[in-house]
Amino acid sequence: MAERTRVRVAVEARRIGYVPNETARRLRSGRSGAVGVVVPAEPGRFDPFFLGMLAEVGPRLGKAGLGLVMMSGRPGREEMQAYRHLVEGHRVEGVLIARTRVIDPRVAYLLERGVPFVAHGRTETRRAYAHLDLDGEAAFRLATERLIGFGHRRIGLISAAPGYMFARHRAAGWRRTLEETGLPRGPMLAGEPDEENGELLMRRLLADKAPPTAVLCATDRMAVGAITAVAAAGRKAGRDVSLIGYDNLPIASYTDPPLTTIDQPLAAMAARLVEMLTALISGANPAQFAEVWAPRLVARASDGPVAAGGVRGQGFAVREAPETLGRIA
Amino acid sequence: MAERTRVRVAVEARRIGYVPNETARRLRSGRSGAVGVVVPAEPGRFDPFFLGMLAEVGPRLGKAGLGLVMMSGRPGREEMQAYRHLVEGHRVEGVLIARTRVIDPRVAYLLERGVPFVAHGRTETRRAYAHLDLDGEAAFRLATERLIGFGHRRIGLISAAPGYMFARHRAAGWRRTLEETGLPRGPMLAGEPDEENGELLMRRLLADKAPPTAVLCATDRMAVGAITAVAAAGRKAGRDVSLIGYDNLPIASYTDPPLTTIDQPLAAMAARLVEMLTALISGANPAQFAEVWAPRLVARASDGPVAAGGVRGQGFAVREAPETLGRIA
DNA sequence: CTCCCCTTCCAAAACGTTTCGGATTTCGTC
DNA sequence: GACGAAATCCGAAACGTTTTGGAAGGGGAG
Repeated sequence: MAERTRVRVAVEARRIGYVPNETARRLRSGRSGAVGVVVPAEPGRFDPFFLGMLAEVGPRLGKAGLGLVMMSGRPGREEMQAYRHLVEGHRVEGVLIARTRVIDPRVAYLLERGVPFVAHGRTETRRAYAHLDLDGEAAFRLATERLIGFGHRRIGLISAAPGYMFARHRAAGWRRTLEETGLPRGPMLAGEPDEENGELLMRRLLADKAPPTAVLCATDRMAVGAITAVAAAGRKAGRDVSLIGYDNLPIASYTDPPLTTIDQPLAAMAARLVEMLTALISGANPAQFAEVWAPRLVARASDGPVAAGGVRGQGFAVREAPETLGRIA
Repeated sequence: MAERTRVRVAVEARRIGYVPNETARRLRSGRSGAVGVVVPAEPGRFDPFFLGMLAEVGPRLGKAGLGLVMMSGRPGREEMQAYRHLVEGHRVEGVLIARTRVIDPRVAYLLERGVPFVAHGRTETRRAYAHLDLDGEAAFRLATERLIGFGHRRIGLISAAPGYMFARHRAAGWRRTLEETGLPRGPMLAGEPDEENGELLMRRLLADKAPPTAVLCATDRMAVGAITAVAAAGRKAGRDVSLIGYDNLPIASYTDPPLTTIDQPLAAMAARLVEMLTALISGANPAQFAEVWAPRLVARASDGPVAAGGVRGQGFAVREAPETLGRIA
């Protein structure tokens, strides 16, 4: 087109205040200009990690000219309905999923429909799917090694529900490091990853005859609850019991003591997820996007050397939780 | 239409897997089927309260058949551009705003364009606009009276930036209650409402020759920081210094000590905001939606009677912060 | 049996873009 | 000055709904 005409049109457009109608251009071009996400919970029970991710992803999508359509639904039928609503109604061009599960029906569905999607976290499937994850196993290896280095010999785990892939990876890091070091596997309990369960499960671990001197928590939220439980028992986290979390939520700097944890570089991950998703929407092959990032441990004050007069070197019975562990391992 | 035909069509539609194209129906009906929100911050600096609100609102909009388009932009030019993008591109049928400011250009703009919108929080304008707010003044009256009842006579305030309407209301509740009780106005400092500033400002209050025995914090995030500052000073919140927050974030139950705070009934507020917004989109008059809800104080353990051997009854100089106070009052 | 009214159904227009093909203009060359 | 090719422009079709007006069909009353 001639530059002169282009300018002439642009000027006139601006004069009469013309703004293209997004809906019409979407109809014609066949693109909805939006990306969907289904929050896997009913309203009220929201997860700060998930939300933080959304808060990072949303604006970045905006810059790429894509909206973010948010729905919610409890895992299961409700959740799948939401996805069907989004993709079969052509409401979205791509989908973002997080908190992946070992067997994830969302991945199966999206793969089958051929919808571009990107997962934060991994899942078990033979087919290629775009994903980005922090290496949870390496992370909890790091954490376990650190605790062993502090002299801990009885290291427990507060894990998330075993259906979550992240719970499995993190538990594996803990378990394998103990095995390879020849240390007995400490006690392990699991539950939905929130503060309440963190407190509850820590309470149960502390009630044991020979409680662990250190405990890994699958998420910072659980660690926050665990700190509360330790305080309620009249002890002090970091001094009497070592605690390490995972996520590095903003709150982790403000617990008492500040929480040693695994950093999730939310901003960088969100940026990369958006990059992947836009590429997929433009037709890229999902198989080329499979990233597992190396973890970084943020040392604060919730862990440290075994307390003097502690259980170091003393014999003790290992408390197992085989019913849960079986499903995880 | 004949029932028989209706069924026949429905059956065939289902057989061939027909799903209406949302975009086409939007073009024809002239409605975008979405509501917009602009997060007033760059990515990375997100506010758990704002996000919690979004998490509650999003799914509820979904149930009303409306999507939620999220953008971001720092308050000022960037933010206004985002709003213009949303409304002038017909991307949204309504807008949600939160964290209202005393003079709020968003309200002015939306009012002028005649876009349906609902505000969480109030602002200063002559024109009617739909809003829903918790009564921050009443809330901090409640909190201040409670502290006075505990015997505190020197009550400080850690406030948010005075441009925020909520900061103004909360400060007014504190100030007026003290005035009406005949107590001197305690020290006050203000900053962006996050943990970091809570800690910083509390540190400054504690460094005073005669520090306050109780401090109101404009938000729970600030209170979390304040608790940390108190602990860092070798004292204990609830025993040596009383602290009260505002928001009742999930974390408030898990601080040490658990935080006494003002509850924001997020779920109920979100539900009502969505009701209002859908009504406005259907043509309702904004003037009829002006709600200020009565606050509820949640008593936990971060406040209590003045410590024995404390400052009760002793004379002291009042530490003012007139440069900030002036702008708030 | 015919006429009329009411129900039911169908076809066409419209929403505001993008895309595509043909028409027109421009320019260079002979 | 005329021709051809290329550049530029313009008009029409299409995206998949909703809406609307009129056609077709059915039933009741005269």
